[in-house]
Amino acid sequence: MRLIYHPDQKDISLAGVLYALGDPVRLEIVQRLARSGALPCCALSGPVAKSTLSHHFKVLREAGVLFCHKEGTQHINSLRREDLDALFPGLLEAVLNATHAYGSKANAETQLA
Amino acid sequence: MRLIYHPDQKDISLAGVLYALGDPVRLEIVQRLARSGALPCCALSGPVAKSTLSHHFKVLREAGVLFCHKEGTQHINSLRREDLDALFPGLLEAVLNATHAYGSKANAETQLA
DNA sequence: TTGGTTAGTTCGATTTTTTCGAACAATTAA
DNA sequence: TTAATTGTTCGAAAAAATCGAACTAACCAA
Repeated sequence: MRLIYHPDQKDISLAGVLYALGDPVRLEIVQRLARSGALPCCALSGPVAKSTLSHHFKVLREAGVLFCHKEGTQHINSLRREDLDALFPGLLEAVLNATHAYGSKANAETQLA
Repeated sequence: MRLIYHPDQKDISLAGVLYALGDPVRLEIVQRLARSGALPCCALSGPVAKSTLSHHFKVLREAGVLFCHKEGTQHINSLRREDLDALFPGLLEAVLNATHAYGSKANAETQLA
């Protein structure tokens, strides 16, 4: 992969962001990123194959939810908080509060390690 | 269809709600319901087939986003605001504010009439 | 340089989901 | 009854998700 695509803020759509968040694995990725600030893909493992996890990060990135840059052999991901807050005020906060409150009863089959 | 399934509040998941909202047609249905209070499916028409629209309402209903009851030949739909606000405070508000602010540049191909 | 390790993407096949139009069912009204 | 309206269900076609295997890129160590 030569260059990593990120949409401009103006090209981020609400439906696209909600779609990206509307998957248990991707939602957990976002929750983790919110807590950790930044993470490489390899910090997560779980019930999904490596290629599927890579796909999930791509969906989140192309929807404008996260930013990704290379650092050595890793791809470091972080939330695009400022862009998301500017476009959809309160959305990310509501999602993260909810995931935090209900994270403990998340479906075990979607749990990432 | 004999009885119309609606999940209990406790069975509504954040990922499920976000998934349901993460489609342009369904997002617009929710936006309309928020403005109108209640609507039958037939109040909407657009680029999607009747059966597809029916499917979208089913997805929203089974995710816990809307409530549906029969009235004569129509199915009247309304948002489950109280349940959603109780489970995910601020989420619906953020989504509706965002859709309102950016509705004017929604993709024309997803526009419902 | 060579070889090995780690991190992640791409590819092809399989499975799942979405979409459509046609047919069907339920209710109302003439 | 017949027709009209509203919406669901069905089967097929199109689109998207998932997986494992193969691949690329960067790094490290001998």
